[in-house]
Amino acid sequence: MPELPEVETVCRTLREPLVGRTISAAVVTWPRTVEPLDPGDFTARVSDATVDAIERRAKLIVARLSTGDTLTTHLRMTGKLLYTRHGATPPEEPERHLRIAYELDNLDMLEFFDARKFGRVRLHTAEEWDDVSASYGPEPLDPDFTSDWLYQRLRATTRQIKPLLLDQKFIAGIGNIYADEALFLARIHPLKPANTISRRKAEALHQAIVSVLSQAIANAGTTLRDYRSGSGAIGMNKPNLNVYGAPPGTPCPRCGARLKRLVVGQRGTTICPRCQRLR
DNA sequence: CACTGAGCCTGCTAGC
DNA sequence: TGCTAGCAGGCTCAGT
Repeated sequence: MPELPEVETVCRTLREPLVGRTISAAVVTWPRTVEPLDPGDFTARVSDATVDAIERRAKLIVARLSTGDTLTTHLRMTGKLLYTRHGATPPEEPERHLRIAYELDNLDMLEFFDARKFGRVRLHTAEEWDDVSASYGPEPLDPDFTSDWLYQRLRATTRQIKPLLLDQKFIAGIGNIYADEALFLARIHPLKPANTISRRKAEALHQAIVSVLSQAIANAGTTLRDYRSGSGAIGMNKPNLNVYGAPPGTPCPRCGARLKRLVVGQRGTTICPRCQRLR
């Protein structure tokens, strides 16, 4: 599941080949991918647009277009945005998973594959994009995400800490993998009400979030099964995971107790019951 | 406000 | 071996 580090890696791998290129044509093969636009409108609005910049906001791959529109791609679970040079071997993806194909002015291709069809590609006007961007919480790797900010915000809500970390309006870019990893490192139980977390623990959580995300970016993301960068490469961060995806009963890498699996906010969650106490 | 559940989807796998 | 039921999960929306 692509989260902040994976999306950041996709942006970094797409930036060099894509910036400065003009989209000469686009084909939408699964209309819901571009909702609420219909495929004809989408195609018309991206055709002949030049990519001025590639940025990341939360889990969105953001392409600034010369038309003033902002093109965003959300990979959700199984989306892949793959760049292929003209004449190079095409991606090893089943053709039936192709949802959008963009042809560029140099005949290179940018293709959006998505097995489960959850991914979304949208076009926003400048004003719309400002609103969308403002609806997200702070970027955890930006300087305005401080431990003091986190502590003050935790104090203001009774919500359980894990669903709170997954709330993109609270903090942008964290998903199931890095929420579990950060809570494990900070030794916080995922069900703990936010307003009962001490200043000390909030500092630990802040540090854990930053280090877990930075490390994953340094390793080009975590590939469990589907994730690929813009060039089709897998991520190398999986060996750094402490708890996510570990079968119940696996020894805790820190204390040796048996890891436990629970469901929090309808999501699979792995914790060490000894390191992460509710009280 | 906090939380729950349904819906969107299909590939994979556990269990028969 | 072959089949099927159920799980996985980010996000949105409706309901309690």
